[in-house]
Amino acid sequence: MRWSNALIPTQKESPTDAVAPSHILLLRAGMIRQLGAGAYSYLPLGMRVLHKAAKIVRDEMDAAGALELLMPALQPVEIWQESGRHGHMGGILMEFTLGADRHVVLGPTHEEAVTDIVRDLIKSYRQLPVTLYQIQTKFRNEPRPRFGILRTREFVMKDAYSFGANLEQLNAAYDTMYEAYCRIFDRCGFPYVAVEAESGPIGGDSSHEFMVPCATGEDVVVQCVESGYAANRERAEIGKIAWPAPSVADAPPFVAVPTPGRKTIQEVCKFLKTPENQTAKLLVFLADGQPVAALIRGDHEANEGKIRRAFKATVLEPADQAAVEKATGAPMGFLGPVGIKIPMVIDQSVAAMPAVVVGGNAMDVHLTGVVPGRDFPLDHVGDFRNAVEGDPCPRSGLAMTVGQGIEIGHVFKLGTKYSDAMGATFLDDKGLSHSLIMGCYGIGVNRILAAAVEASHDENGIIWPLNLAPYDVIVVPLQLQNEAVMQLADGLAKDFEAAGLDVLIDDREGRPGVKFKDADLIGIPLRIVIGERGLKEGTVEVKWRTDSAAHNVAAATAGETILAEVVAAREALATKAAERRAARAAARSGEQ
RNA sequence: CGGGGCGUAGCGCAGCCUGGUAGCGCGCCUGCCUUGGGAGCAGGAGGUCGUGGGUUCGAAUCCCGCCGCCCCGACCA
Repeated sequence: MRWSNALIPTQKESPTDAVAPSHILLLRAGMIRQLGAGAYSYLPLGMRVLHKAAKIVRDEMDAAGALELLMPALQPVEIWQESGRHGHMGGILMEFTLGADRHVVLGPTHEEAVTDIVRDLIKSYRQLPVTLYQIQTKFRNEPRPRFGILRTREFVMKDAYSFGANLEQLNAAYDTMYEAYCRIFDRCGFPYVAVEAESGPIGGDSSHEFMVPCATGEDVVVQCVESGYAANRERAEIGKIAWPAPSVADAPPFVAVPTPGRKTIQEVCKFLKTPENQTAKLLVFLADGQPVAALIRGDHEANEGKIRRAFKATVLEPADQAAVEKATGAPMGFLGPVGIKIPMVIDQSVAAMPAVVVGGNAMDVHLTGVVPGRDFPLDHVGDFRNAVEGDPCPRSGLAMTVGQGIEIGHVFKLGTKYSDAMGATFLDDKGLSHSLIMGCYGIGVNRILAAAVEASHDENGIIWPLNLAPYDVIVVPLQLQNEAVMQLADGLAKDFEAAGLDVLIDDREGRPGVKFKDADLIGIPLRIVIGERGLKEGTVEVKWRTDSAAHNVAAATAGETILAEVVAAREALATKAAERRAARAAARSGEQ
């Protein structure tokens, strides 16, 4: 491809709107263009990357035995009513009416559509297990699209759905998809980590998210380097924190102090000149409608999932002011554990404090010097908060780290939620009817682009991984009017293309600096510069985007020399991927 | 949905306070010149100043409404 025909509108300056590195660089490199909030066009260069990402995904899905199909984005609302999800999608469902009364939705995901197919077409255990997948555009009315293509209202997703006759088949499909995801992200060259995520109805380790660590990521990942434990903060467990028996003997009794108008932890701490980690907050929730409380250290965040499970509730929601006062008799902002009547769980970090500042359960009063175990009972102590940096790992007990990440994939054991709701059943070998057991597996294909740029760029631009780059090599002739230069450039380009490489020739008029800057910006892995100066010495210049310096090779044999370098680079990638596969296999057999 | 910010040429911005011919840089077109890290000179094209109303002899500028976009937060089956 010649640059002069390629529509690559690079820009020197970035729009002020863009904040995230991936957003800035994809715009500046002429790969994407915004049409509206959360709606982006993929320009030819960006489209090539999207295709490469999709091809890797498709290759590995096919290799894993999944069958590709294509389902419509436009769906009748009835299947959503049937599954029970209509009205429970938190406003992300895009719905409208066609004509007078045909009510339709744009699919945010396809459990309903695929279950509708399978309930009619799969009736026998002989047809199982089966995994179906598609690469297709999803629509979600995100309340706040952001960071360029990282979170959009319309995006390309690979979604796969497995159907099995029993748990063994589900687990096998899950493991197969998990391994396929690892291979996909290895091929993308990502420094990803698979983390435990909020689990579904089956429990256990039935859900994993694949994260690429980066500061722009919207998810928080908790990890232990020693044990390999990694989890989404929503899910991450915290190891045991010991708490001593209360030293009733030498501790003075607690004191009620006036704290007029100080409701938040920050206000109280500032007023009493107390650090936040010496206070505790009592949070009141409705667990399936019943008021319950959780006592969390002032500087910590409650984890609603952990609290919900502690009360064995299906739904846990924060109580509003009226419900709080009705349940505790105390005003919001001055709640505390002393004398509280409703069921209460206590985070282990609070139990471990010798004395604590808490609300006084009366207007404008807080209590100081409250001793856990003496002034309120430590009956239900446990792990009820989000992990923070340095918390002990649940496996090794060593300090864990906390970092941000971009979620690029998610594997999930669904069970029979949709097959039950929509009547997707099969007959077993005894003629008995059962619900199909499902799993679902998603990859955000455009997020692969965003994650790649976030994880791999420098001050000059994008550094595409070899397998995602829109072109493998850019050939840069410096003097267009010099025949020897142009002949060599065209000849090399032909050689590379014949060897199966994607080649871009920068045939634009203009000074070398412009071409070098653009080549760096759009992030092509390999740059070949052909100029009069080098030709005099009989050399052309080779520079890898990942290297800081260029090197010269003999012009006469440049084609084969450079192709050998490409082959070596690809082999190095493949070797690395193979090592990772072997490490995973070893870890799996170690577990058994 | 709450808080904050911004809408003037493809991109980055000035002009607005104090109303009076719409400007600068980049990019684009023509020519000259230059050619190993975003050169230089000359000439040119391109804007209903987000939108609707109001005030005024006159509105990019002042007032009111609406729309759009970005950031923080809430939300994220």
